[in-house]
Amino acid sequence: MENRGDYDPSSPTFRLENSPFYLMAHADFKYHEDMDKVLHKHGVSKPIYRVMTVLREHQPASIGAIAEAALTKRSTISRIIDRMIEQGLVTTEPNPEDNRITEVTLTATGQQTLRKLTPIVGRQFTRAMDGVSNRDIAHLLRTLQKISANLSKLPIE
Amino acid sequence: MENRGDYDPSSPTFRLENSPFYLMAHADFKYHEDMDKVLHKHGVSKPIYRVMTVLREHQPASIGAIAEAALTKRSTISRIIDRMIEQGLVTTEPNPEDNRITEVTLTATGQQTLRKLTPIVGRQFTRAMDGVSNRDIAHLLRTLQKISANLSKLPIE
DNA sequence: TAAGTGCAAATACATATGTTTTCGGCTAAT
DNA sequence: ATTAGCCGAAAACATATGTATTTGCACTTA
Repeated sequence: MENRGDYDPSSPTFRLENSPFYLMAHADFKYHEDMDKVLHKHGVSKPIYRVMTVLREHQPASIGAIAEAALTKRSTISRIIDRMIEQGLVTTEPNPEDNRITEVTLTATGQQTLRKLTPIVGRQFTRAMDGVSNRDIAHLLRTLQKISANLSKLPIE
Repeated sequence: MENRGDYDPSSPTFRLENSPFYLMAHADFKYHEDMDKVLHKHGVSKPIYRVMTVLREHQPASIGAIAEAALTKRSTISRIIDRMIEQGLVTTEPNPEDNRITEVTLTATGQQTLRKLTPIVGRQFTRAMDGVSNRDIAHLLRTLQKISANLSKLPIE
């Protein structure tokens, strides 16, 4: 196997600044840090926005499916959906084929809110990627997808 | 400015699977998901481990400095340090130059625990990077650092 | 040197998340 | 048909994080 040098956290010369996972957390943190402030002005929290982006892609979706896509526990999503119902962003109805399943759908208001937020998020993305070429982004995606795939296999011990 | 195509979250053809930030969150989530389970067997939670890695690099460190490096609020770090003191992982003492500042240092036990955990984390890293070349990792680091730097400039609105 | 200002940390308070348990509905085996 | 077991969601419970406030110290400056 290849020697990982300074990248490996078990290397004696390891530094956080050279750690891919630390940098991912850092970039993600900064990305959301000031975006959250803006979203809050529109009454939307980070987890609510996440749920909305998941729903934009696949609708309706069950609580469990949303939880998985949003990297969050079911109980948490269940409560977030409650708040979203109160805000009129989504509606729920039992799946006709299986009454245990709760299907969630964006309302017209929800879709409108999402459309309003989209350009804001777009600007943040543009800002983040300043000076990063599309080739670099494509490369980044491939690497991240590879890492995710690796980590979806059997765990360590 | 360059057209970002599907990468931009404001693009109509945007998909979460092609979103750098979603993939970062996903990779980070998976990376910590099963590692946390292992760490817990050694009585170490994710935030505690994070603090330890920060301290390994720069010791002693103030509460505020740790909070910043660990991407967490001061109050949270303050309480995490309390728990770490109870577990005998760190000690604290006021900074002799400025009594307001609390300096945190790893104890022998803390360093020993860290040494015990290091190979475990190393295996997880190796597992994550399977099939990813050192050149790819270097490229990943550069891109992530660039993104972080961009996001550290003035915010959106 | 005394008062005001600002900062670091800790505390009290509110909120959010995760873990466990409960409830109801589906499915398959007898 | 009945029952045992499984699964999704929600509720109860415990824990952790963030926000706002307080406390104590240090620096400034009048």
